[in-house]
Amino acid sequence: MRMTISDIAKLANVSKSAVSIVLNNKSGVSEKTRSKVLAIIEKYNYNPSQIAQSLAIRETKSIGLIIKEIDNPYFAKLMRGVYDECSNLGYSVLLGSSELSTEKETEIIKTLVSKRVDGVIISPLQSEESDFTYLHNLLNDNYPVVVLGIITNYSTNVVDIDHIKAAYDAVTYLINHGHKRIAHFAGPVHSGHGQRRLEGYKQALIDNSLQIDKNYIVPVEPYTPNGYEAGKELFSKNIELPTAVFCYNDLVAIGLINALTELGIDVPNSVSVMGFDNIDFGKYVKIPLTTIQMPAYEIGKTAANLLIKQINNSSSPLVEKVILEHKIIERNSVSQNS
Amino acid sequence: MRMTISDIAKLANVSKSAVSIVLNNKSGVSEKTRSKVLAIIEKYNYNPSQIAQSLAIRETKSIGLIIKEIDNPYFAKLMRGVYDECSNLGYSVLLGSSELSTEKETEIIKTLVSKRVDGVIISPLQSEESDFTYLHNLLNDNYPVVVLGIITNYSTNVVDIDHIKAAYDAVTYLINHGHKRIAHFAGPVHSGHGQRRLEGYKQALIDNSLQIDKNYIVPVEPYTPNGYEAGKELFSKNIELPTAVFCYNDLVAIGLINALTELGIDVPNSVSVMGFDNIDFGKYVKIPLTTIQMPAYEIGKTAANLLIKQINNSSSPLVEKVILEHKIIERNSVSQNS
DNA sequence: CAAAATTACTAAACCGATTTAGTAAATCCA
DNA sequence: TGGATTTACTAAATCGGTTTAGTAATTTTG
Repeated sequence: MRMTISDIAKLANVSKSAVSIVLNNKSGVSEKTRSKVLAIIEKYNYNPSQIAQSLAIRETKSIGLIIKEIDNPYFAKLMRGVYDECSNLGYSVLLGSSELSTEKETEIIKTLVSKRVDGVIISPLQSEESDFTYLHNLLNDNYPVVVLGIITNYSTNVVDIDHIKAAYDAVTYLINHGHKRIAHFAGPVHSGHGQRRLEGYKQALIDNSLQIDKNYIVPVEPYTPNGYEAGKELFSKNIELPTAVFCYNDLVAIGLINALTELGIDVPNSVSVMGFDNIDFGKYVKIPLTTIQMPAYEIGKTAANLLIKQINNSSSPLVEKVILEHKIIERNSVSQNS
Repeated sequence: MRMTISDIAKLANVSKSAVSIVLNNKSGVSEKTRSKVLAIIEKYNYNPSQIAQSLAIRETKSIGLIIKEIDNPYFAKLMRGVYDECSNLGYSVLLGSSELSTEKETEIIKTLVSKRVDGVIISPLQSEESDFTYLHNLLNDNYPVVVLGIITNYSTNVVDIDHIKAAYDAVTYLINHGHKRIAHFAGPVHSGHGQRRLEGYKQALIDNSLQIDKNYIVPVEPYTPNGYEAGKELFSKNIELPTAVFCYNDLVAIGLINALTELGIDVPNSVSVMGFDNIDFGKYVKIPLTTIQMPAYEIGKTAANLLIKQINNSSSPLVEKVILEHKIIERNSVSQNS
């Protein structure tokens, strides 16, 4: 069986307390005993149980990360950000993926809490079913949480960009390129980001005295095939067609471009397409994407940093809201409208 | 403070044992007490500590997953496979990313073991520095492990494809398309997969009586920019140029295609390019990629399933090697050579 | 040099669960 | 009816660490 602290203590002819002291590099033993114990530890390759430790010190040095989808370039980057930061600061990350199910989301949190993670970072679902009871409970328990998005009525730590402003900027960019009929392939209902981006889209139109046309707002699941389908459908309609489309994300934009190309519609000269996220692949796609950069890696990194700061500072539970900068990445999918 | 089993016991006027029995749905208490206890648990939203549980039952219901890079479409898919399966079977996953550093790899394993995961899935680095001591130790401790690749001299569970055969098939496919001068943008040294694919490449040439030309074998880090650089360099050389390139992975292939396009070389008509992995994006790229499909999701899923099977069956530590099928995905980056 | 302070060490309690062994009461059965 | 089982329950030990309180020995200090 695996070595325990008692085994080591016996072998070194000291008490468990002494071994614990050298393990934690505290003072209270002579150099002589310290090295004696260290030698035994080395010799038997003793690796203390973090489980037992955690039970005693009530800390697991693990955090929970709940995203919506693991294989999604945006979340992958974000994950890497939190992983890197956690790694640097000595924390492990327990992975959770809600896969757009509110029940799963709640269940994951329950599991993470039962595993006593020291805190959680969550990219929350925000549909009608979301009652955020779990958040309420976490906050009630004074649990360190950072939310990757804004949930109205809850005072939590936040790391995000200003989606409204970002969408506003994207649409303004299109308007500045002479576009007047601008459609929006909007995010799904369960997405808080989607709602905010839609808001920014509308505001930009209003501020430029452009009509908001319901036909031009089409909600789309945030994947390439859905962008493709929606593109095929919209651009086959017998209505006055848009000259530009602002997409919920790059994945959708790529699907849309594919659809347009198949329909023989030139991108960007007949229709301009704007994405969102700036995933790595946007560069390499048929028509390199003009898009808004979401600093996914930084969001992850910042969130982890903030969370761990809160963990180590649980006395002062002040709430921080970090809004990171977005920017427009100009490539080839948008052109001047004549 | 958070409720403990003792608190619940006191509140329900029973012993801790009784509470434990109802928590674990065992027999030994009357229906009356069971529902009494259940009511208290419900009322106080009691969530038992898996940490304490784990210490007692010596099981954490967590596994460790060690990959090389989190944001890498191949690993992201794979991760999702292991996550899904673990989720279904009631296990959590602790994430580890070695980022191509042997030291990090070893350190991660140490952390995972100290957290007492029930088993680990690893996509191992295989450079000269790798001495696999950690693997040796894990195996010695009779620790359930599944390796995503083949490490010679170690008898471990394996889930992988036959890389030699896959590369052989890819190159044969190029040969069948009339290509005789076929280059290989080979994987990095730290990659076992890379070594095997190179082997398959060579074998295919040999079996078809084609020369192996050292100039045609260029080792490349497995990212798009590296494929691009290597492409620029090779195709600017004053040598007899290849008519086809078999790339270590899709990322490299995409970079290469970009380089070729920039050099004014037509893909696939002047130079054919073959990738490896079949990442989702291969479809949407300028020249849709012809490639070999790595069943990343299935590899992950299978690995998790196998690992958990071994965990629950630790008595019979028989070793399983699962080799999954690959296949050629034909798109537009390869054409007949005239 | 004696009292005070420090150092080196340990026994025992504790963290929050499970499990074993044991007891009293209820039920079975012949 | 009365001994054997079964049922319902609990006290105490245990998992593998940390921490507190205490003791004996050594060092400091005025």
